[in-house]
Amino acid sequence: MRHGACRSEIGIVRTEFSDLAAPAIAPRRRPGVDEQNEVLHKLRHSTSHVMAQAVLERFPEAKLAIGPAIEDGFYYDFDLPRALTPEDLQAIEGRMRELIPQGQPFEYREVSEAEARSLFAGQPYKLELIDDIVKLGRNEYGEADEGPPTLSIYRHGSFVDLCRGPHVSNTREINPKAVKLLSIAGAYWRGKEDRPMLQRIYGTVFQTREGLDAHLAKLAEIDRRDHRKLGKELDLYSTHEIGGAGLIYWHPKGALIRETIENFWRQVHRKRGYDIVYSPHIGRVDLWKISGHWDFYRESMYSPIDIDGIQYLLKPMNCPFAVLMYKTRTRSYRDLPLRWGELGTVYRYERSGVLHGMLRVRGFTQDDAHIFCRPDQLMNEIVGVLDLAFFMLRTFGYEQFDVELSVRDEEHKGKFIGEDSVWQNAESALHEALKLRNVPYKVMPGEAKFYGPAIDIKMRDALGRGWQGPTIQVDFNFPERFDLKFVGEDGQDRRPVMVHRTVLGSMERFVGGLIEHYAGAFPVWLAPVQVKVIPIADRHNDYARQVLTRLLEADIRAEVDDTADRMNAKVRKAQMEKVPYMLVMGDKEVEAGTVSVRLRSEENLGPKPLDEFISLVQQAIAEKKNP
RNA sequence: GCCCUCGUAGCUCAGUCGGUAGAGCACAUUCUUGGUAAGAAUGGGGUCACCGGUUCAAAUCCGGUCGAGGGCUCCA
Repeated sequence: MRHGACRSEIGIVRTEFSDLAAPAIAPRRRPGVDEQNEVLHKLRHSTSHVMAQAVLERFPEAKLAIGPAIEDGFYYDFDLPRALTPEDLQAIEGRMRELIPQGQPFEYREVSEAEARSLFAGQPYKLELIDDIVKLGRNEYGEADEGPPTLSIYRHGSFVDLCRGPHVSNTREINPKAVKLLSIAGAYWRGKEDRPMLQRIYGTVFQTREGLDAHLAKLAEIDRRDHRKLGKELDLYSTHEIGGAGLIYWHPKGALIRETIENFWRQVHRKRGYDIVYSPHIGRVDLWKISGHWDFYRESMYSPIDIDGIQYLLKPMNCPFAVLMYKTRTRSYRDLPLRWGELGTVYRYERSGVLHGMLRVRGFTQDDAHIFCRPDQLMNEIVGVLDLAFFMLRTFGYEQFDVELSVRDEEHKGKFIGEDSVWQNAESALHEALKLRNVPYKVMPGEAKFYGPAIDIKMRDALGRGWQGPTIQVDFNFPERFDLKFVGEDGQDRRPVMVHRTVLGSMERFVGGLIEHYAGAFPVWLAPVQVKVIPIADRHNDYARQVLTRLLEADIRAEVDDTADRMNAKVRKAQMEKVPYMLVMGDKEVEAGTVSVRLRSEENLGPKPLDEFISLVQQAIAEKKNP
């Protein structure tokens, strides 16, 4: 008999326990798994058991940890005598295809603690889980469960696992052709760094081969859109070993995209009552001591720089500088709100293993802003930021959002700074703002920052993936620490409220996300090269340059390809550069004074007068649309 | 930071059993002046990431460092 333990379903007590009646329990880090599709969830969970069975056959001494279904698949964690190889993965997958048709029924049974301990005597991780279930009445997430603890096992064939289920009734319900093991990865036992490092096998299964193929096609599409790959191919950015990890070099074309975004950002902010400021990149350590970063954020900050015996820190955040500017004069209630936007470049220490292209870096430019306002203005300010945020994101083609409101936890008030009344005011301001704009949102109790409640917006990209977007944080801490004041109507000093917010997040992460969202085919207004002018033969080069001049005069970003390549090759190159418009010109066009328009979509619009083409492009730019 | 994998020409990659390197693309030159996704020939280009070790001999084996990738943990 072989033993294992699976993660998500262990020993949870329900009175009438059966697979069908079993409540849907989503693993914490990947929510929404089985809410929509319990069938797939059961299938995946069951397949993870079959995988564990195959692993145990290959490594009888394996220690099993947990093996839940997750979004898009499943995994199982093992403690093995040696590192797994891709060959192991193949062999395990092959063995699974043999085990599945054996038609082994899944059998559920509740067991006593003593029986559980003897069944899993050689399985330390399992025993630890039993301990927690029995002694603490907690599941594997450390969450308390209702009712008396119950231990349950699932058996199929030679494999027994400590498990709450649910499972399919028989392995035959799994389609062996729709099973695929995907990758091997390291994972800490229970996700804790001080616990042993286990080997995790990720896999997936669908009801049909077609379902699996569609999923694999999506994975290939994700790969195709990878911003690191496209960033190199499109010559947008680079990183350099000799330059240091996690630092982005923006090449001319990437810089042009960024510049376009930043110009748009400034324009939008000014229209909405923001002023734009700049602040230094370093500041004395004393500043960071007052702000609290020295105590609470030190692990993300770089070592001090000594200047004439005084210690300075590279800034990980822009906010203390905004505060200093606020304090340069006495502020009246009439001056508020002050909205100060800043494209501020910050540097944060990130552990080497988490760095990832443009998405996770050590130096980045936030599209930051700090709003200083009266408590009674807070709601309006939040509404203003929400409107701004959604307007910006929709402009960049994001249409779907998930909004979270992080508030204080009533039971742990001690963790949060500030008066009850101030918190209540702030939290209700955020609720009201979201309601006023009919934004659906999820309340996250206890997830507030220690200095105030926050709204986080995630946007979904073209592939439905979620990206961290705008964040709006109310702050009572800074005004306190820096003793910020404004003079009220009655002449008394009052405490302003501060709002920290970003809309795009950081230029690095946002552009990295945009590359993947658009698969490198940027809408015309963002495309680094908007028009490629393609003369067919050398004798058309002069005409091509005349056309180029006209385009440049019309503020259109254009290039002439006057290389010795054939026209076909020039078209191909422009296609691969994902240039929205190609203008092909030969004898006919020179004669007629026209340009032949080919779109990136491969649509051929045929010859057009140049003026007509220019207004076409200008319109596409103005509307921020694709051709 | 931790586990696993990887680092060969500007890019994408071959390189068997240890015997001091190859292709395609790109680039340069020449020929070709071609109507909507690759015209042809010739040529230049590598301290095989870096440091050290084993060996008569290291791209290849071993150790370390740096960097990258898949994860864990953490975040804009």
